[in-house]
Amino acid sequence: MLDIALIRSKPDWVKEQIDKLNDEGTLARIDAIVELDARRRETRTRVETAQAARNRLNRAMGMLRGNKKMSNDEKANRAQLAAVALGTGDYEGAGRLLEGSAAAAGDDNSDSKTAFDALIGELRKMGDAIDAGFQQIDAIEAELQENMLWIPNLPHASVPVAESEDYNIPGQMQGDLREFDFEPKPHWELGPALDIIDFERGVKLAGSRYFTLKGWGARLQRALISFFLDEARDNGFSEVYVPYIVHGEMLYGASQFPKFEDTVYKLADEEKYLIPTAEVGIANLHRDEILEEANLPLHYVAHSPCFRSEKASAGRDVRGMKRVHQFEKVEMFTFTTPDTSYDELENITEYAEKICAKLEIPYRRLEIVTGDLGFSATKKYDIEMWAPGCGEWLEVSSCSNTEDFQARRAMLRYYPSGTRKTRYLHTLNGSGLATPRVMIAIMENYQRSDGSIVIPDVLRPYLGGADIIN
RNA sequence: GGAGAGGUGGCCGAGUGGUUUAAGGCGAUGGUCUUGAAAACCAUUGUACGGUUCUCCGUACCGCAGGUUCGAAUCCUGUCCUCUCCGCCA
Repeated sequence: MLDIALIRSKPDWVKEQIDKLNDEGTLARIDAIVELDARRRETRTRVETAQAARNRLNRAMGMLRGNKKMSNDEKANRAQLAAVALGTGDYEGAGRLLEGSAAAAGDDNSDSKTAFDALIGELRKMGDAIDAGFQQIDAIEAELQENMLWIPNLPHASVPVAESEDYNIPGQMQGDLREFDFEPKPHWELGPALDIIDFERGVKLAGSRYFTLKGWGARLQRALISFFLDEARDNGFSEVYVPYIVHGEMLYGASQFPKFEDTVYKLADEEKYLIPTAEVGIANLHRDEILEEANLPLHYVAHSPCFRSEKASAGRDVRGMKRVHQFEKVEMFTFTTPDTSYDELENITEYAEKICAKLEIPYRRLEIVTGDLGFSATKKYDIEMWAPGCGEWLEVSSCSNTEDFQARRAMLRYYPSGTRKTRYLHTLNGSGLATPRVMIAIMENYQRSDGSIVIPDVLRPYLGGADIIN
């Protein structure tokens, strides 16, 4: 979520930034937000002032009733006069009468019950108006919040401005392309031939875009997960294990909701959801907490299955296991201070690249342009591996700085050293890495003419020393 | 799943519908004292939003959401969570 104060003070500048994102439809929300924000503050000031008067009068009436030093006649007289004052809108005068700081002139000998009934009647009228005011505020704030939740994060000044993913800027390829003396095959041929991927039985169990792994295929995936976690740990990330089913609020916190609500699987009997990434769990670990700057940054890593309905990608990448409903991923996540978050983005991206290098698969870094930034990132790099079988670059990692965008939603804060004034954290996430596409890249890069696959050196310790799958 | 008990500040823990503007304690921070430390004593002590603009003022928050009332931490309803016992289970 953006800072409402930023929108309030520089609405036109915010619109210019959003315009770079090629995100149609949200510009109009900025005008709505500015208007709602003004109305909200005006209404809140008015209603809260009335509420302050009401609180004072209620308290004063209670104290008057319980005052043992005052005669019943004087109490009744004061209540009666206060009721009259309230009828004319004189809260201050009524307050002083009830608190005893104003003399109760005259003595009309009112009956005690009648006097207090009149006073209570006036207070009730006041209360009704205030309740209506608070309802108005609730309605305005709900509408404001709804609009705010749909506004994407703004791009960092260093992000190249371009309208779509077609203009993302690829970096230099790292590593060497394999030279094949045969036509390299795609993984959807290699896998079934070696009987390590079984697409048909995945479909039988759960439908299209599901797959099963068998034998060395299943072991290879498990080896990758362990390798990724160990690498992250060596880079200073602490491993956590998070629930795969979470409350809806967590998805708002990680900024999946409301925009991507239909990409997430919901449980039938509960208001809970299957996570689309471990990021959801980690991002909310410190929800509603206030951390100390001395303990920052915090680096976490978690492995989890990821569940994605892929409704928006119908018809794309249907072949093989490049785009599936369930896959395994290791996710790195960093909580840090605003002044270090861009350094941390470079770090997390370099860690992801280091893993690619260790697997000895050609890869490159893609600098993401404004039109492809997505909803929550201010700056993003993708890491792609080359897959010679299907002849394309596969995104195996995506590393983003969201600055305080998630932090505002999930209330992730810290006390800067030496102060007690809270500030929002900056959060970063990066895959490290996602298994199906890495498996594709391994199979297609390490294949041999006889259809067997060489196991990358770094994975052999995780596979009992085996060096080949055949 | 069944029965019972309970959710109050960073922690513990009081709290008969109205001087509760949440007691008291612990912890933390600052100060006094001390060669230094401890002890003792004094002071301060949450979050969000709004107003003000460097200092205060106001509103809300006692798990969450409703309700009753002039007024709710306190009464009522629902709900979530925790604990104990039983059942089931890896």
